[in-house]
Amino acid sequence: MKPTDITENQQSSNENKTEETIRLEKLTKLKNQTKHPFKYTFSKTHKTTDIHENFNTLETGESNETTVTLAGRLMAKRNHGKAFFGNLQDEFGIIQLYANSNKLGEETFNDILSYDVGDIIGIVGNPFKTKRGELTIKVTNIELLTKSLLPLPEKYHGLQNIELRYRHRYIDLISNPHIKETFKIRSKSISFIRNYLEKKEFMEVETPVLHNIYGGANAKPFNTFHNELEQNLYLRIALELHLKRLIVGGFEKVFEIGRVFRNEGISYKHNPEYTLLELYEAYTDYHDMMNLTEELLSALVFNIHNSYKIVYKDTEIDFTPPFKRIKLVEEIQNKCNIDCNNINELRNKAKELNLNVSNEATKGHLIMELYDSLIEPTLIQPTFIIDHPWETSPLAKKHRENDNLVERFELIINGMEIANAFSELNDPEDQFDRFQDQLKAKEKGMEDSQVMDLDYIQALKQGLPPTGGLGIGIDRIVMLLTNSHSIRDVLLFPHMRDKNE
RNA sequence: GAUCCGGUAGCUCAGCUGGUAGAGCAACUGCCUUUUAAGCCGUGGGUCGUGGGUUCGAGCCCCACCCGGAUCACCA
Repeated sequence: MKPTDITENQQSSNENKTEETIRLEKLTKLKNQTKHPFKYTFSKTHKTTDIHENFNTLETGESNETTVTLAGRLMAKRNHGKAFFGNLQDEFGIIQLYANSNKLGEETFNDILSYDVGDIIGIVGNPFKTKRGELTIKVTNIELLTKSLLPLPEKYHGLQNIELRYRHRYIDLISNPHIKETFKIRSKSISFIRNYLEKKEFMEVETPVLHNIYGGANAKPFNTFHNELEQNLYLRIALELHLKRLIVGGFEKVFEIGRVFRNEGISYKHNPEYTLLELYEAYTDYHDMMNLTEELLSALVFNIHNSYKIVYKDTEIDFTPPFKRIKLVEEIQNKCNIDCNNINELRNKAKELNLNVSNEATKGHLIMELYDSLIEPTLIQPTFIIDHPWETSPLAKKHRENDNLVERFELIINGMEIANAFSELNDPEDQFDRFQDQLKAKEKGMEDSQVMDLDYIQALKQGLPPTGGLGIGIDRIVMLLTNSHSIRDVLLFPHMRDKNE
């Protein structure tokens, strides 16, 4: 479209003109005046926060002669005839701007008046404090860096509509700058974890996202297809099996922080794609993993909050190590007063609680059902729940003292599973049998059962040293650290159902 | 998947027992040289989520559907 097309109807009337149309007309005018409305660079000397830090000591009415340049988004305009006040927002904060016609000259002053809330501008000026004591930049020069064509949400309430906040996160970030804090904490947490593990000589690796065979967890995968190879592929549901292949290969400490994809329900704690930390360390077992988890998470919490205690939903959660450790089966026995070796007692208890259990459910499945409904939701403070039934843990090694159990733990906080770890099963024959059991379960309709991975079996035959493995849900940890009550609040772009607009 | 709540101007929200669709902010005219949710005068702006139905008449009542939220279920 030629710019003139837009200006043709330019009249003083605003009938039926949307705000976008009005701004487009301004844009065209600028282009016609060869005032380029989309600049290439701007060099700034200060952030808004620098101004507050460096010049806050000014007396009311006092000026400082230092010339400063800043850039950001114009968030509010207050015109007073020949004077102008505005708010400039950058990534870090807000600073007030002041300009007057005398000092700036009429042309530049009129330029300022023509700017819209939302425009990106660069300014030159010097700091002073107004009569009312607000630190402000007296503008000596100003230029438009990017014209914004769409209005922003209401200045006082910001964008409140949850759906719009998720669908248009960029508006949310502009309009509700405090939510940036959540994502800064997320970034800082991941960075902390990475540094922490590197200090312990873990090596960060990257393994494939596209899998021929999905594995490492009980979950439904997303399917995709490689056109050239004419091959069905899956998006990974876990990092596990490839990382353990690397331990076979001789790396002794590896980790990956990666996105995994699970084709399942969405809830306040489930998003179809989420970020998982998995690490594996040769010559260790799940006890070592428990110590590592405790140490890592408490250090992380302390790093972010300068305390081991955080508040989540009005409840104080205390990450001071050591965390509580509870044996899963013992806990069920105590709580239900039943014999966990007796499948009938388990089944009756499950029925009594109206849990829908299939006829194929084993003792292990029943125990886990009871655990999920009776125990997990009650664990608010960080708690290791340990030694799971073997049937529901096909990649974990049998417990050294009890054949019915595996050496596994989950870390539960606020009723959410945060971490999952085990002494990795490294007996290829046992692993093969477990995969067979999974296949049988799948045939019986347990959709999420794992599939046979013969290459992984081959890797185990080559020899996997005794290894401890750990997975931590990054999103859920960030939920706790930021007091976010939905996983969508810690994802910049949470998955939303398609909406025809 | 079930139940409940919500979807009205760009944004935040009112809208009673069914009777011509409202406010604030934002926008547009004008005034205003230290305001700050600036102020004052005036103006424009609506497919009331979508589609049916009931009714003389529907934002409001009924049905179906779409999107979101909460709770529950699912996620062995």
